[in-house]
Amino acid sequence: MSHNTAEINQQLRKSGYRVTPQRQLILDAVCQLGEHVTPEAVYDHVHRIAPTLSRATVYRVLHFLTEQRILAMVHMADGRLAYEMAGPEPHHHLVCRTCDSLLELPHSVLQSFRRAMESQYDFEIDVSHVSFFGHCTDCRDSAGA
Amino acid sequence: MSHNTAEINQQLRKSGYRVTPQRQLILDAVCQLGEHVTPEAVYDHVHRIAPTLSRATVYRVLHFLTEQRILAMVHMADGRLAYEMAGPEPHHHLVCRTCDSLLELPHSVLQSFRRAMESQYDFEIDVSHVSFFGHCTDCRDSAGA
DNA sequence: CGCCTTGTTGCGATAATTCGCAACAAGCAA
DNA sequence: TTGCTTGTTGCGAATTATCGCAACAAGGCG
Repeated sequence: MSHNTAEINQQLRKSGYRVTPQRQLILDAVCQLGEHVTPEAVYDHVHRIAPTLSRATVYRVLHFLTEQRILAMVHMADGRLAYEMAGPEPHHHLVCRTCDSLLELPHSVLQSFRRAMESQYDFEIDVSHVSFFGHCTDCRDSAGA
Repeated sequence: MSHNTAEINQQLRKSGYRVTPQRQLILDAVCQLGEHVTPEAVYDHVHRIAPTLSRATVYRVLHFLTEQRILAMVHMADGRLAYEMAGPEPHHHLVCRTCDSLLELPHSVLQSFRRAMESQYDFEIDVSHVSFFGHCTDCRDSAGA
């Protein structure tokens, strides 16, 4: 797996949380399954390895790892949530409401906007992941609107 | 209620959709209940008036009215969806992940960003509503992070 | 006004997500 | 290593959200 397990475990313990096999399993699963991984996909994956691991735990751990900034939450077009590893260099999505496609956006395009929010509103935008909804080239053309 | 019923009905019929009492009831409910109204709140409200109106219809109509740009979808801090009237002048939210508070953002601050996305990616961001997640002044201070 | 066409709704079944609480186990300390 | 302390998990129930299909009704037409 491509994430630094030891470092993450360290970080969790230092914050007073525990490193459990469930958490490691779920983290590995997200890491392996790639981008915008759904809770159900994670469950299918880990359940094969640890049959007693429950759905509730999957949801709880995904939520937990997101709070710890280890995972990032992704809003899909249908309103459901997915997750992915929160890398040091975040990326963002342009989500097409018509064809559900995801267009990746480099982090740089958000930096100035983020700084503006920080100075004007003293609000720190969590840039681990941001989604914008709208319509892509193809769907704008064919929509005829 | 503060929305122009006649105009909205007109718009729907012109697009080939029907104006049903359920849709009017649900629209009125969102309008009355204010900002970031949850589907459950809408259901509770309309179900008292029309006991046979089902949950499925509430969800379907909220989704439908959002597609028609009559309502706007709002992402809450916990990942759930809420709705509100989509006014002619949209506003956006800074959502605090710690205290769940919503800070309103005037539309103007997004305009330049939107234009940039349009020219660089040919992607039209739906600006009826955008949410940014992060941490507000108070929670950043007290977090001690 | 009453008849069609077909978009919508209701209902019950399913799927997706969260909750409550007792049993469990990670990690610290002796 | 053994024993606590208390964060976590599992399970089953409760909620929340979606689906499939037959019955229904909005609105155009004669």
